[in-house]
Amino acid sequence: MATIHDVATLAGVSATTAKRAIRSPQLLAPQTLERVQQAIEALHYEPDQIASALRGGHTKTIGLMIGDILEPSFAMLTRSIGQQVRQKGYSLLLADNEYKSALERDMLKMFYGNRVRGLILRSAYIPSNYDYLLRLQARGTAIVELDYVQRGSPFSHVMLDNTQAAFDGVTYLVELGHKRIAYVGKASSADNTEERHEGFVAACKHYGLELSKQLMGTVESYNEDEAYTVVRRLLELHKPPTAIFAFNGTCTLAVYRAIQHQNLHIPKDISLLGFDNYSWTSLVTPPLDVLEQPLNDMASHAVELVFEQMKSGKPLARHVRLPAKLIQRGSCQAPKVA
Amino acid sequence: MATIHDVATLAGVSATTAKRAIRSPQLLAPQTLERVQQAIEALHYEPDQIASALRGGHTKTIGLMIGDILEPSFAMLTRSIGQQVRQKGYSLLLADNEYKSALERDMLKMFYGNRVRGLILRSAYIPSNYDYLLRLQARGTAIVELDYVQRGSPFSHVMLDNTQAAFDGVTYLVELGHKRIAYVGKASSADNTEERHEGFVAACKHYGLELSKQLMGTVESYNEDEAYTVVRRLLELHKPPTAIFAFNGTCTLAVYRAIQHQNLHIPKDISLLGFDNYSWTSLVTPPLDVLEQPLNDMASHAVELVFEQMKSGKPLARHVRLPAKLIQRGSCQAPKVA
DNA sequence: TGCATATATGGCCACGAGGTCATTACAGGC
DNA sequence: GCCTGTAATGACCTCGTGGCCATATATGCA
Repeated sequence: MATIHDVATLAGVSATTAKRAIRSPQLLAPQTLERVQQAIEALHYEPDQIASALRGGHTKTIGLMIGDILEPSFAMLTRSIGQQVRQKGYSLLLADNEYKSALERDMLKMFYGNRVRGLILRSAYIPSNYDYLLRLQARGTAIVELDYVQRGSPFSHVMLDNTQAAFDGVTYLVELGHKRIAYVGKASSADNTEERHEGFVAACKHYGLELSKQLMGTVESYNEDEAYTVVRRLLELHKPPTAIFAFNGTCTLAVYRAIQHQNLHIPKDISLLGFDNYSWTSLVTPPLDVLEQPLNDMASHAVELVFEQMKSGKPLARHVRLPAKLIQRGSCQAPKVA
Repeated sequence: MATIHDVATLAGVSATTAKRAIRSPQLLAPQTLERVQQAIEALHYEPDQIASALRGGHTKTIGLMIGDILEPSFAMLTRSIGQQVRQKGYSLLLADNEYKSALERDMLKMFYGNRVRGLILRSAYIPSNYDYLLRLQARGTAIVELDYVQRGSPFSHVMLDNTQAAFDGVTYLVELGHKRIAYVGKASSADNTEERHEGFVAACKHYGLELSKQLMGTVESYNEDEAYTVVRRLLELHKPPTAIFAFNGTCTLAVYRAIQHQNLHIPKDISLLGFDNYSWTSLVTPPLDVLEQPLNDMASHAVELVFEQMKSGKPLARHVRLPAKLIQRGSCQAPKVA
């Protein structure tokens, strides 16, 4: 663990001179510079980021908080963010909140203790610890929320245009001829904005579709079992839907499984449109139509936004919305005439 | 950004006393302790890990280097390691090497600069930067290799018992009645130990099976396209294999796709046994038989081993081997009589 | 009362890099 | 030969915490 002092001693100069070989080499006499560089080489000197961070007030580290790295979309975001952050010479400190608010707070404390320079949150689904985040921001940490925000979030965010995406999904199904379209996913309520649900409802009204309670496959949380139960109910209706629109990857999987177990055929008996272009969706029979999130773009925007705030030193409240992409593979077709 | 001095000032004591409220409260008079604790509370004081790390010589951070977080097995390991590391009060610094040796070296420098206390590597597939790792170890960093090691690695490692797992896979197929078994995966050579290949070969010899060149679906690297080409060749043989054993998740996918495109039926026409219990393997038709790696156990052992070395201060060279688990779902059956 | 001991608290330095200010040496101009 | 300016180098302080040693007051015991 060579320090700059070791380098200085070996080169026969003072520590200050040795440091200048790194920071402002033009100030040094050529042969001095040479000697110091050789010493750095010989000792494999690597500046201590920790000491530098202490002096400078912050590390060259960006914190990333996600729900669970096992979710493919989180993994994708993590990879993309990690690559870009490292390209800018920063490191990535990773934490899962495991969808628990208390754990999230611990992780935020950890980020705070580690003096991260910026923070990207894909926290979602849980009551956010905004009070803590605001303190972090006041301390100079650049904060960006990604993919999900709570109503009234004071931070910058980068998200899918969920409302539009859901609207487009319904449009796609309507144009194929569907009139009885069900959804499976979370619904909006007074204190909870679920944008995909809002887009779905708006589209149904726009196209004059039936919006009966029966066709609403509302789930409380995005776990597969609950979604599965809800789908079974939908399929056993007297007049079942001709198409199901699943609001995220987990729901899409649950819907697929439920339809299989019911021995129904996609898309002959029922059409399925999902969210999230997970790899399995192209492997199953038939491969599924999905609305894909532009995860790489989202990651890029988030990283840019964090660094912009870091540079300017001021928190921003910029809101970026990106469009989803419809991927057609054949799981949606015109409904059979009843 | 309150420091301990701010706390001390507010509580009307010296900095030393304030620190003792945290580290050795039994030394303080009860009412002094109380006052300091209130000040900590009021100022939301959080110790600066950076300063602490500078003083102590190392951070409370573990580095994790993987190939690509998008690989489900990496994601699984990352989650499991992350949880356990955090439980022990440490944080996780994450880096992908993207299967590039030069990038891996940069990442190692980053870990070094950030003074990580321990390092878990699932570096695999690329020439390892052992010289650099040895320097890190000499500096006091606890190092553990995970899931893959190069011949003669001087570090501790935690791995699947690959040889035995491959042997068991062949045994399973032999007991179903298969005699013409092909593999798809990397092969061993003079300077390259591929344990799964070695186990496969050993088992074939043990059961007196044909070991012709034709049935060896050797690939140079684990990418889907190459594996796909290799499988097509296997299927077009005059006497094609009755079972294919794929040596990792990517190969398993390639084999599945190639068989589908050839309009062959699993398991009626051909049996398929894969490695890695990826989620899609249970979703396809038919769901696949796979050898599952005990990823959570591997993560636990790796974390334990890192912390043991951190505690003892001495590098160990302990080698842990864990068994694979055969998951039967129906993609392997007795071969049809020709 | 005097001295040893325990209790409670504070002063100060080190960790390693970053930056400011100070010092030395040597050149050019008169 | 003296003064000034600049090039080259070094001394020293800072960041916040951790740990060692010192100091001050109270307690116990002969």
